Amino acid sequence: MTGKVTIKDVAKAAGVSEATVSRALSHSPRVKRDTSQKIQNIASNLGYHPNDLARSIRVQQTHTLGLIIPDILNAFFTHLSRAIEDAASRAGYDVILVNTDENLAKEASGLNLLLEKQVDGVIITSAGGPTDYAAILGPTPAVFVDRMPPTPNHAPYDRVLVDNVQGTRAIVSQLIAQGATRVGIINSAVSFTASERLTGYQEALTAAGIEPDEAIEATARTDNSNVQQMTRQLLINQKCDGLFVADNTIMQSVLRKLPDLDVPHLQLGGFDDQDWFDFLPQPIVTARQPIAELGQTAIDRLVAKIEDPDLLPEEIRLAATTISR
Amino acid sequence: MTGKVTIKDVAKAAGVSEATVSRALSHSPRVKRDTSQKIQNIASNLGYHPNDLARSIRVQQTHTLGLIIPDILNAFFTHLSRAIEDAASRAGYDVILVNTDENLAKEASGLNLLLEKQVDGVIITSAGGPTDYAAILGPTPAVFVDRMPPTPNHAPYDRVLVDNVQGTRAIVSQLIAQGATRVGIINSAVSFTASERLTGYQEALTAAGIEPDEAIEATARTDNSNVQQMTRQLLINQKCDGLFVADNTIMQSVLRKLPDLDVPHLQLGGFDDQDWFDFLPQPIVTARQPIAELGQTAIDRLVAKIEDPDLLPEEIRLAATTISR
DNA sequence: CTGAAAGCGCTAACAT
DNA sequence: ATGTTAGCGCTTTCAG
Repeated sequence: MTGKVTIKDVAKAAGVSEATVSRALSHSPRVKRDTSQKIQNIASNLGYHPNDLARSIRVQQTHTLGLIIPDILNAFFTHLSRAIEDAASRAGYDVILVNTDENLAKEASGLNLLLEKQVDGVIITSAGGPTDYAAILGPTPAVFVDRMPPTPNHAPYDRVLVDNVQGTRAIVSQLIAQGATRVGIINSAVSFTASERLTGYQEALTAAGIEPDEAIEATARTDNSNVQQMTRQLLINQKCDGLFVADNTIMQSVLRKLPDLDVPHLQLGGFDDQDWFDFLPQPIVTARQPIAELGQTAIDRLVAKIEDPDLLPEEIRLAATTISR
Repeated sequence: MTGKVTIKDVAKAAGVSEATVSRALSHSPRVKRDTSQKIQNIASNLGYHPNDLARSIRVQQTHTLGLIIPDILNAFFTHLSRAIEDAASRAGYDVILVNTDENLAKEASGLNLLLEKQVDGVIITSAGGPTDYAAILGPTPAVFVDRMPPTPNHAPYDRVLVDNVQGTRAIVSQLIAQGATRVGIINSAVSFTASERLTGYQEALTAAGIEPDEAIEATARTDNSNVQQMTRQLLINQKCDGLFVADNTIMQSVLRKLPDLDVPHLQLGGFDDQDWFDFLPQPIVTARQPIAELGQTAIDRLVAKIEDPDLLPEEIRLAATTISR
């Protein structure tokens, strides 16, 4: 913050008042064309950059949004962030990103950071804890994307979510159609995601006349440290010939374990798609999430809410697409 | 920016002056313990969030850094961003990220955006154009990471770079050691990267007593739209039995083409490593970049420069590690 | 068409 | 230990 040259310097150099400089720089029609032109030049020559902080504090708007995600290194969130930034940019907003690593304390402190930076609104991928968002956020608009906290904490906010039940049901049904008779699941540590995807999984089994079996319903730790062992447990000990994996980070651990296991006829499926799945030697069925729409919709809702605080919250579900390889 | 409750509200509610509230909230020892305690409580109950904009404008420091990268979707930059954010966070700085898509205009406007937000310093992955950074940046400290613009534009700034020549030389030498006799290259569209990696490539050939051949030196377009065709050109028409690929985005296109080409004995190598290369059916030799160190070093230098503007710029080279699979 | 002056929320002298 | 005051850089009435 050493951008020494201020509007005052420009005003002095141009022999006009600060007010006129401000008007000229915002292309107000209320200033003569030559004056305006002259001021633009001088400002440019002086290397003047308007101080957006001062401006924001004056107009009570930052045109900046906050985005809270677990981890930009998770490919799903990499894409989601980019989609959100692009959509925000189109709407005239910048975005500040915070990684929480699924850590509730980091999520809360990240939220506070964003509020202190006076963001006009926040997009949250909730870590799913008991956080009282309304208490922290106060009047700041927010929308939950991809996940939401348990009732009643999400009630006042828009939610833009994927249809996890439908997506999972489609994949598991496909695995069964391809011949799997005993399909295990390695579920997510994230409770919202886990419960919806478990429902979809069980629905698919039931629809196929298969009784769900708790012995083959496993849950990954947040750091996935138990996934490889679970993979062995399900595929070898429990003799599953099909496996549904709840997200791409878990999938990566599973793929790492598979070569040790000698299960050439495994029917493998999972939520989240990745480009490089194209290069895998084994077939795989995935649910591709509508990431661009997720981002665009979240921004649309948030901007609408910023412009009209009385807008009533909605829950929007977008469908995932099944991809077979 | 609707965080209505200000320091004035807290002061009023607590029956003290704004100054006292300010002191209490910054844990100044110059305020009585009970008063301080009381103020903290009231502030918390009121849902008060200090306005960081007002604070920054007053103290002339934002504790925020800008980061300019081509594209967060490129896995190398995903990791670099996270490394930089983590290092910045440890040093007490937030970071605002801007994607340029290798577009010079976006880079310039992104820089201006960051300067208007009064960042204390900037980390830049240069698109490599003729941008006059000194003219835009003024007195704001900056460091170039991963790439730098041509002389003399980079001179006043620190540069934290990978040793591209060494890294490339090591890979190409390894391909030759593994039996390749005619190694082609598909180079990057980024001129800085391209010229250094070409040098390393040619050095490895020469060291092995092989004459470089321009007919097998190709360059990808920024969007990689010509890579698949070049892959065929080099591997089929030019009968290369080895191929060096300058970055991970190009590699992805090459991998997509390989199955069409029936070249089972190809010796394949490339810059940038990816976790999922573990799952590829064919062997591959890569240079793993020291991303965490790159980020940490860049932050260290930038923070040092912020604290001491007179610090002389340095160019730092970090070695890449060769990984054979 | 332009200027003077007030004030956004905060901190840092300078009082007391 | 606390209060008063000025001012960071900007926009925006209100005057002229």
